[in-house]
Amino acid sequence: MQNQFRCSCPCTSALDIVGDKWTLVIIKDMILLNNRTFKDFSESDEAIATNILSSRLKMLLEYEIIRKEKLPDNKQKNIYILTQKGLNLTPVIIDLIIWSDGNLRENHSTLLPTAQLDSVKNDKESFISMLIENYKKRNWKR
Amino acid sequence: MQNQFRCSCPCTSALDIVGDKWTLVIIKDMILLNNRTFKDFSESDEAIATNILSSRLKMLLEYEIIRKEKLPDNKQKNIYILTQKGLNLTPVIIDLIIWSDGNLRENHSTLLPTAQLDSVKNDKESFISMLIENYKKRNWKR
DNA sequence: AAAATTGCTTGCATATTGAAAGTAAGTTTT
DNA sequence: AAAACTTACTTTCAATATGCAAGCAATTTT
Repeated sequence: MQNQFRCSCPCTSALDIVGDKWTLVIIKDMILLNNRTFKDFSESDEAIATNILSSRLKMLLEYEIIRKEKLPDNKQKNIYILTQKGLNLTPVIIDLIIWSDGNLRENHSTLLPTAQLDSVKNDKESFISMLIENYKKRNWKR
Repeated sequence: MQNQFRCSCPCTSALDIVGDKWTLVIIKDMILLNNRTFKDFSESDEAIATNILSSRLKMLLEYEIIRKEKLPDNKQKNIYILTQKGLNLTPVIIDLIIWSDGNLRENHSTLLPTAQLDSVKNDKESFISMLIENYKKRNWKR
């Protein structure tokens, strides 16, 4: 990783890491679809190329946004798990969904409706906490 | 604008538009620094190349995230103004700032502190509304 | 033991980005 | 009214990133 940051603005610096077409898609698929393995990602709707996927997973590991694990009973599969740092991106994902839902329908007629988005908007913070807690229950070992 | 969207997922579709290193930087500089002219953007900290800036402004105009105006007393300057659709991205910008502030300091030692971020976090919705209303007061003609 | 699966890497064509220079129209200065 | 300067771009070209397809080695399943 070479000179990573364009300037000292926090917003721009976040975009130096997650500002591309794929990084947040990968994280979204972890939070919302519980994707965990290389195969899970490479079979996703967005059809990410495996070389791009590979480079993004490496980058996310370097920034400790995800970590890489093995299950005790399988030496082949790698399991990618979001760290707290990665889970802290949940609000960004949710606000992107809300923005699309409310602003992109005229551009994208087949955009999927998001179930119960109104109730999510009414208490965004709790919804985000719930997503994070559920993710941890499913994926973090204690 | 060719085939614009990878799939029908709202999150991915938002990233098909704002998922790059520059688009949200431009919008951030409009909301937080009140950038309005081509020159304002090309002189920003991030030093965007003018060809990229030009292509992004065109794209944002096509999606009606911004509009282009003239001041009555100047035929040279173009003034770029966020529409409601563009202003609706404010939550995403704020989330990115909060994420950087809380999670990126170990990677980026000169990251700027954001004034009163604690109070922003305590009432994010009002802070966002305030930013949007202030922007409109400054830039929307009535 | 053979076949299939998983997690990648490699090669190559195409697209995007980035730096620098150029240009045309409008505005300011002299 | 000319000259100088400013603004808003476009163009050129090199460097980098993306995308597709194929390849491959280490498991795991049949």
